Amino acid sequence: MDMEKVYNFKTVEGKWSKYWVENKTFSAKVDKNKKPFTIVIPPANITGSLHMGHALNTTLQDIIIRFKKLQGYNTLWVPGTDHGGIATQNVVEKLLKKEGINKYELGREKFLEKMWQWKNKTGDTILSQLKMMGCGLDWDRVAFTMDESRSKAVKKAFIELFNKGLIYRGKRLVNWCTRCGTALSDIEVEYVDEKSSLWHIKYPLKDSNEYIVIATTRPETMFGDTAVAVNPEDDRYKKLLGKALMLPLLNREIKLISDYTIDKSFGTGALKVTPASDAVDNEIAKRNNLEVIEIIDINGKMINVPENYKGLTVKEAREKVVKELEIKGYLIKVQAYDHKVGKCYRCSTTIEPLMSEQWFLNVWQMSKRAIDAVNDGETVFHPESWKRPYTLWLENLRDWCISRQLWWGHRIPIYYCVDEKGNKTDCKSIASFEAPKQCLCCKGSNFVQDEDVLDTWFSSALWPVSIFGWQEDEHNKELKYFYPTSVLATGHEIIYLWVARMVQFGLEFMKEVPYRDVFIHGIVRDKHGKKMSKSLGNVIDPREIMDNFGTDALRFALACAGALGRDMQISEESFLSARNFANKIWNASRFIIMNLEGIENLDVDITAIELSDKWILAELYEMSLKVKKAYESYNIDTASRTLYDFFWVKYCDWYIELSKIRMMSEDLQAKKQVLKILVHALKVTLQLLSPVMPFITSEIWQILGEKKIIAESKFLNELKESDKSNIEKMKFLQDIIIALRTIRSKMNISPAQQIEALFNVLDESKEKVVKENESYVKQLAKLSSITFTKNIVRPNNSALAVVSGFEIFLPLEGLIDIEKEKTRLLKELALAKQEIEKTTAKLEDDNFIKRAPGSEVEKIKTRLNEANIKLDKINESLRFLG
RNA sequence: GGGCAGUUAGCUCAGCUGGGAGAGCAUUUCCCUUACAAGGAAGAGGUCGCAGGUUCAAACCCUGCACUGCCCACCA
Repeated sequence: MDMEKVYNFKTVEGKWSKYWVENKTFSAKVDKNKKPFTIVIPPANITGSLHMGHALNTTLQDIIIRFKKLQGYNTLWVPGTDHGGIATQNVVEKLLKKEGINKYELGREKFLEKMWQWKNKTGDTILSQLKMMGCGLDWDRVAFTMDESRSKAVKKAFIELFNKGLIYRGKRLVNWCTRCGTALSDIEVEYVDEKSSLWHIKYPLKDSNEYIVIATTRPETMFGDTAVAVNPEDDRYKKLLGKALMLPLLNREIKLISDYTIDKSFGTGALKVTPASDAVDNEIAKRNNLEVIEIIDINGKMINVPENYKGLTVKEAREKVVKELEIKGYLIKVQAYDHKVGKCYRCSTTIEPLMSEQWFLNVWQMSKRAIDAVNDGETVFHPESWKRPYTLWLENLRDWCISRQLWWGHRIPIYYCVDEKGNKTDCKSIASFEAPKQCLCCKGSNFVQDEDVLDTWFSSALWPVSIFGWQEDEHNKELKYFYPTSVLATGHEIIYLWVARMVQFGLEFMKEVPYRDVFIHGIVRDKHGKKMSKSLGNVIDPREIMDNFGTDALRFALACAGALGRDMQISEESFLSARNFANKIWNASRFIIMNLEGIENLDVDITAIELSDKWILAELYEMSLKVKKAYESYNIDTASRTLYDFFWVKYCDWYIELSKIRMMSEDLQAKKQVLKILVHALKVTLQLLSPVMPFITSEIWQILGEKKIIAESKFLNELKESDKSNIEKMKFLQDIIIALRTIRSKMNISPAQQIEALFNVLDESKEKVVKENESYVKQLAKLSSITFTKNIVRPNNSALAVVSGFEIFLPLEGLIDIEKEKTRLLKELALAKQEIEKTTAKLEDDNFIKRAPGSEVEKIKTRLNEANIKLDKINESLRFLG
């Protein structure tokens, strides 16, 4: 099979992604003889197609899975998607709105039909994208957070928690999104800086001309005020405590109370207390037994207010109140003020704290256990720096509001007993998988199910257990074998929303953490450092990249992009160089495969004959150690970069070039020897690189396999250690070659032109290495001959290179530009002088001699020595040149 | 107000337990040398944010500061 000159990723990728799926390459079964290595995918929300963040996340997981598979683990990576509650419902609602359809007119049932249609479409898109990415997922295990089995898990968990008394219903102040029409948990609120005002308002004392001034950002909520609070230590107000104030506009009597949380220095030190519209106020109200007056309804409209305010939006009411207060002389001053305002994390609507009947989960005990698990090292964060934020968050966690007033989601499995007319009775509500047959209290048989659904993160939190059938059988084999999973890979934006909650639930239901490692990777940003988002229009679509540069290029670029846990900025250029790398791999392999033509077998052992062989084997060994270590510690970027450097620079630029000498020789045995090493190093590199670039490596591996002349290469641990000193020796030769090339380049000598060289030996110990490897120098520096001498007769019109142990002359009669050579030498001279100064200074420092390790001192001495020789030789040459 | 990251070449980023500043892209010169022009060779480009400290020796360790980003927080 002829290999194309340019790597054609399209045909190769299509072939392999199909092969892996059809061949069930990544299916896993319980196998007690093998160690499991398990990852559950963070299920993508079915809001649309996968973006660059998903591409990064899945690439990293796939790299880990494929690497562990190479190491012989029984690997399992479970795919799935998330129904994404509020987010997905919003997307579909918007879509329907475009068609002029309102969800309320449609009705719950019909609306859910639309949701499922959407789910089927986008769910498939996402899964097919994962397949295109080459992800080594077990496709027999695809799960969805709202499929039948996962629904059962949600019910089971809810019922258990309810029966333990951890889930309760209550009327509390919750974060309410008036647009989504639902309550949100505390972490689903994002705080955004907003320019606003601080209004200073007079609150008169009852039957007095005196007044207190309060400062507020929300004047419209004054209708719900039930007190004014001051700090008990505040001398300004001490004598007034307990007195009655008259609420402006309403003329309702409220008390002046004290509370320790009041900051004397803020505003006027007096806070209007609106228990139904502010979390702080609500706490104060609880402590002081204040009445709670609700003034804003779930649509964000004013209620329980004077007639002319009723039904106004919050914004309208604010303007009107301010105007009225001003007219009536209550407004003292308005101060420009910036503060943070809570916004819905899904639609950015301003959150209204409202009193509302909701379901809550008591998380106190679960949090404590989740903290302990991480402190005890049962679960380890990578990087470790995330441990603290995780712990702090759990320590201060309030009960989780788990009910949502949405339609798309897991309906809360609570049933209320109703009478014949359908009215709820006072009987106890029942948590149950199905509607109960009979009420335990009144023996009635009519029930209605709670209208609300659960927070989407409730089912996400169960993911690692629900995926292995905990809901069917808590002691099933799969759960026992695959749980706890090995690692969870995710971005840091969902540590609280998801990671912490999985740990809580895992410990609650399995008595064991859900994963051993948490690999927190960075977030993909655009080239200006902004988060990629549709609204900013700065998204790079992974599909476009795959189309233009190839999937391996996409994967490699992402793998290289950022050090562990750090955010990364991505631009098109990074994919370009990754594509070039793929092409380089392709062509290097092509070269080797071309040279295998006509060779029946490689019946030679991998024996390092020459220095270059010993060198590349030593480099290969060092590289494999480093790469392996990097993979294991989730330093995917280090692994990728190391492979890149080894392959491109060491393998291609040096070893392949050096191998050509033997490749072109008549000696078949020599050719076979070098080919064997070339193939061996290539195969090891391909193996190590295959987790990152599975397509191209599989393809080349297969082509090599078809040759049937090379036995399987050994992997990693079986690689033999090589003598590191060969790396030093090779470095020495490379320095000589580079020095000669530099001269050629400076003098503009055509590569076609062979020139001779005179090596004046200054240090006999170095002579042997060069003599033994003379052909390398000749080949790579394009020399026609090398003459070794000890008694130099300086040739006219020659260029000079001084390297460790040698003074090299290139006689360049007719080619040399004397002025250029002088300039070049002067520059070299300056460098040598600098080196002498630096090293001399060190060696003259007694402290350095006394305290630095001997090896270090020796190193400096050598450097000084060589710099001195260089200086002398350059000076001589300069004198000679005139 | 706390906490956590970051600040290294024009851009994007590496730099492990302190001992001669690196890569990719961009740029300059030369080369279509029979694996690869998506390539090869050579070069230019950095007071490693600032100021102190520890050390024989600091991009790296410590302290402070500045700037950027993120997270958390009941100053209305």
